[in-house]
Amino acid sequence: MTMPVSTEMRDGLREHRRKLTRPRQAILDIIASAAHHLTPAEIHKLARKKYPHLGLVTVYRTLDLLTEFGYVQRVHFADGCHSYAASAQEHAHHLVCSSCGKAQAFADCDLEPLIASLQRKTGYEINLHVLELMGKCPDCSTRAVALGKNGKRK
Amino acid sequence: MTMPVSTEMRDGLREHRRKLTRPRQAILDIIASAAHHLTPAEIHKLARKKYPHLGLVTVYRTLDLLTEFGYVQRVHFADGCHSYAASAQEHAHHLVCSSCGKAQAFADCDLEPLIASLQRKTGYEINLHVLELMGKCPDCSTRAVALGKNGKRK
DNA sequence: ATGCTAATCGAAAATCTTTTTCAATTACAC
DNA sequence: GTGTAATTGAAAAAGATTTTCGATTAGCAT
Ligand SMILES: [Mn+2]
Ligand SMILES: [Mn+2]
Ligand SMILES: [Zn+2]
Ligand SMILES: [Zn+2]
Repeated sequence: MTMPVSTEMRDGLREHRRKLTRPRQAILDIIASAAHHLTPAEIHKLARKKYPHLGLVTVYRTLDLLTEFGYVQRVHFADGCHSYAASAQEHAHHLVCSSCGKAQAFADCDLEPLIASLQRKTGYEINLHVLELMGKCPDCSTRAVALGKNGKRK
Repeated sequence: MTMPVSTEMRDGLREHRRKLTRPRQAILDIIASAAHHLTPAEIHKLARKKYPHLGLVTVYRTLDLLTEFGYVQRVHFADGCHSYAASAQEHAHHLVCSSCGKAQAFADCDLEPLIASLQRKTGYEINLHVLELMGKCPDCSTRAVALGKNGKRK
């Protein structure tokens, strides 16, 4: 009933008028058949077994493409980040403006029900969570309307 | 009523029997008085105004320390990550084992109430969120009990 | 005060990760 | 087949973070 993941990704490329090259096929196969989430370097290493000539640059480019189209997803770690803030309270999360970078902290994440339910279902002992929200702050929203723009930062 | 943030951090260092050096004071002052979250490089640049000799290495080391003690918090971005997984569904999050790295996806994050409430309170137009849970998977929990261990990966 | 010592520092080099450049190659629409 | 824009990989650049190691220093014990 369900279409193979790799087939879906291939069709996705075609739909977006992108070429289905041998390097990309090798990468697609690895991601589609992987049991775990993989880093670009890991994907490169594995995909090279099928297509030894494959460059790491192509892995990065293909991952960007697949992420953009939604066929691949980033998995975040607690320490895969690059910015720090003084903790006002014990526990806090942030709402970061995707346009100007301004952030606002909040503490009431209320994830306990979700966490309890997942612990029950999966048997994991959950002891940490990363929750960050992104969007346009009021200032940037206003400015965007005024300029008729909708650009992202960077 | 509330104690200044920098004082808290200083006391924290003392409590943990760490030295309160001039380089650390400079870093503490910057973080405590910052309105935004700052990258290590930004903190370095700013703190150098107070203590020009300051090395970037010390910034990294101090941030590790303060994070460990809970006086500083990481702020995550949507793209500050290094691992990818094929998306099974449109929307998904992950439960990652902090010991072996094994991950499990889930989709029912149910953040709408929180998001709606924050949009109302802050005026942000929230359009993206990062939610990842970390903990020990059943296998690793069992193994830990068997070995009487409690170590983290890496 | 003075000395002791473990903690800490910073420069430099080593490691990694990711991006940019650019000339050569290739998928694929016609 | 041919033409052309998309794609590729080597190499270099750019960035971020960690390791090394000899010099310095905070904080405690005389
Ligand atoms: Mn929370
Ligand atoms: Mn979600
Ligand atoms: Zn903004
Ligand atoms: Zn595990």
